[in-house]
Amino acid sequence: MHDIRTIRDNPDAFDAALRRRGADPVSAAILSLDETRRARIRDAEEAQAEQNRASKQVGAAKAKGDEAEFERLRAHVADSKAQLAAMQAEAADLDRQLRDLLMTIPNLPLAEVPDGKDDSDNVEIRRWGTPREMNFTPVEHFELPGVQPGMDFGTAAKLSGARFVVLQGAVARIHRALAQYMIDLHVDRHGLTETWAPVLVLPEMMEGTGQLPKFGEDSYQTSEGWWLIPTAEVTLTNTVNGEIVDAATLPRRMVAHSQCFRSEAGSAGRDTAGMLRQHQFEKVEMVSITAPDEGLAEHARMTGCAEAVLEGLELPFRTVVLCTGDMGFGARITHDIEVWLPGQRSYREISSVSYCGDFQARRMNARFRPEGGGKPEFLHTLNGSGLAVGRCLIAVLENGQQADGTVRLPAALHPYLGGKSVLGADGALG
RNA sequence: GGAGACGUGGCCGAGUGGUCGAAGGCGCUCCCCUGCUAAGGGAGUAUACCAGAGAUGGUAUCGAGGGUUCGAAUCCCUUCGUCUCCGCCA
Repeated sequence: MHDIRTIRDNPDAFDAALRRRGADPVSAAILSLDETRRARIRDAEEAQAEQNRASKQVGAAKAKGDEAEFERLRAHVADSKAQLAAMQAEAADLDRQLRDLLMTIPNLPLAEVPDGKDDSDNVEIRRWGTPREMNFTPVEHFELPGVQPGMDFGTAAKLSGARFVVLQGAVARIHRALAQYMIDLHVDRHGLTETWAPVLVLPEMMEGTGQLPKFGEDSYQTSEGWWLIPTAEVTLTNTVNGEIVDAATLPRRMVAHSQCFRSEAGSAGRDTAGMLRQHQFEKVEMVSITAPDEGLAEHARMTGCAEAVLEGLELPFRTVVLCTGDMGFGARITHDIEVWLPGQRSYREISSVSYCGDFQARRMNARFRPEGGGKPEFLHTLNGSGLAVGRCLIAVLENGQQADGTVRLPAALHPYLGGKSVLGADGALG
């Protein structure tokens, strides 16, 4: 959410920044609403102040035992009650309207974010590793002979419908090993705090990180009102919701391995084969809560943490800066990491690392007390996948495939696989 | 799920209808005193919004929401959370 004051101070710059994202200008509507809102608040508060003064006089008369005066004043104040209530209701309604409007406006891109319309305008900033030469035609993960026994879309469809998968045997174990490897890497080498949190959250938490109110159709809500998190960003970031944290505890770096749930509304027909795009998947998610001046450096660090996962797994990748038109709602700048998928002969997104500035913190009312006291300030928040586990499984399987149908597994995973290093064509680890 | 108790400022803890944003203590900040890492004295110490250049003033907030009342931290209702006992359970 944006600070109404920055919009007041420089509405043109605000609209110009929105235009870069392809969004319509809104400052005129906001300022007009803000103006009437403030006028009505002023009216209501003045009326309330008058009412409070009058009430004290009533109390004073009562204390003096002047019953006639007491009764006269009491009746007088009682008369103006309804009018006061109406003024207050109007002010509250305008206040709510402004907040509702502000809650639907996306974050503004940083100056260094490239302008663009869609993912074709993203800018590559780094490339690591070289796709392996294969003297055969690589296949997609679900076509591998060793994978087919352990990746069962038919049974999943029976259980749950389309876009689900059942994993069994070696494939299930590799999937689990990947998550373990990632968590250990982030905890032991990167110093993040391992965290386990609910996957069901209250609607306010989804508002805090920006999934609501605009993108409710992308997630699932239970009949009891809870939302299923589309990413652990929601829970990790909202740990500071409503808090004033001690500056000495910053930066707070967290990592969680969680189930994620996405309705994939609007993705009909996209990536329907294999387990690239599922309604339920696992992700290892990183979140950092920082002071304002640490945010950008933390963004670089977090991107490095995500890249380290792929380097450790010997998977070629490239890192891009998303252009203004491809960025998510809450981001000021986003790095996407795309892993090489030989079966698709293309780089596909496996991580997205975003710096949100104080955008989410304002929605959450999450602040910190500066060192040495002073007024609380809004925190800055960052989130990044580290990484999407299912997609990483795909990448490991496709990049390790060999002519005989077996899959060589990266050394980093061996300790998590009982020392085994190959997925055989028969679906067994060897 | 049933019964009961409780929810006050950074913390502890008073306060059961009026001048209470809220005693007192602790903690913290500043000043004074003090020749030694102590003690003492004084002042200050919530958040948001509105108005104002500022000083400052106004409004709201005693888990949350609603109600009664001229007036509520104090009364009523609802709700959330915590604790205790019982039941159930991965």
